[in-house]
Amino acid sequence: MTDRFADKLLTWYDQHGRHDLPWHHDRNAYRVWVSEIMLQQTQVTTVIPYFEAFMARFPTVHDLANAPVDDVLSHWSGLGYYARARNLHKAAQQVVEEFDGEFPKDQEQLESLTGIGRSTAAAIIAQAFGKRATILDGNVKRVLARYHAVPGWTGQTAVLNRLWEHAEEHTPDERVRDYTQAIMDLGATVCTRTRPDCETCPVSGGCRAYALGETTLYPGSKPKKAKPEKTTWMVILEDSDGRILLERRPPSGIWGGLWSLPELDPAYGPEELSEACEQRLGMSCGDPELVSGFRHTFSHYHLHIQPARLPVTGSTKVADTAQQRWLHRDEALALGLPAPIRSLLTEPEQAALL
DNA sequence: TATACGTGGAA
DNA sequence: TTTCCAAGTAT
Repeated sequence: MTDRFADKLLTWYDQHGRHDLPWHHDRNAYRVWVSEIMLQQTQVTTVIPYFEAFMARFPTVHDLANAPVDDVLSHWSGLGYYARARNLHKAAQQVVEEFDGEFPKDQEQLESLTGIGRSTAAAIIAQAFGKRATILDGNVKRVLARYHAVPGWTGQTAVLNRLWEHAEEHTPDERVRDYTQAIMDLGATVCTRTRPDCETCPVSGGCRAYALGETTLYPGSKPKKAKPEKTTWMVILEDSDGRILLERRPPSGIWGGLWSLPELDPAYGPEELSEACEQRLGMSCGDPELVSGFRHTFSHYHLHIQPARLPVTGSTKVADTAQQRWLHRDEALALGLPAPIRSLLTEPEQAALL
């Protein structure tokens, strides 16, 4: 049941939509799926180079399922939300084992795959299979909150439910693939967060927020909370050959499963770092040299990263393990490192005064 | 239901 | 400089 909203949007899309994104080529469920996961909370321009490199390395779901998880994480390095990469790898194995390598076309079965929720499942159904399904991502939320003047923050269940209802109402039976792309394109290029271009908008005629002259009131803003401040030590343990120690982070939590510098409890004073490192390594370490630290802001807290360099005086006889590796810097950078740690190892560390 | 989870661009 | 938030999901 195609309503006026969808018709106007589709007409606009034919002329002004984005028809040439990388995942629009050689379209199949695997490529659509990977693009949808990468695009979660991540802008198109950020995703494009990652998508190209990922597809070159993992052309099919079988390549992904058979790859070491470290390869997947290294291709995700810098993209953020690393649980997406771990889930993607796991879901690829689910597709191979439970669905014989073919993506299911059923919404419920798609949602049974790790990392695929309601909206992503619908996006795959519409984009890859051309079947009717309703998405509700950040773009659609903003467009519909304005079009129907739905008050409140979209994080509230009641608001979200209303938006899902509106999204379902507008979803057409024909051209669903184009429609889903169209409404996202409208949100990304016309009905933008700030300064929406309502003069260009194909559906401004029916837009309640536009009629009220209050487009920027919708959707309601998120209640703000102060971000906690946290502090941590990151130690650069370097042996006489210029190799540094990398450790794999725990599988869950921030930067889960990524390689990074060893982290020490901020309760240690600078003079206790050597002994703490010796305990962890079983090797003798020299005096720490503090390096200029920096504050890194995450979604919900600030982290003061205080690096310290310590020479390892004995020979580093520790064999490479699943959790620890001694590598030269260029080798370390080939691992899946968190972005701030990557910069720390790339830019020459400056000694800080103590 | 609320919170955890990254990064870079925009304002 | 700081805040906001972008093709959300898992817990």
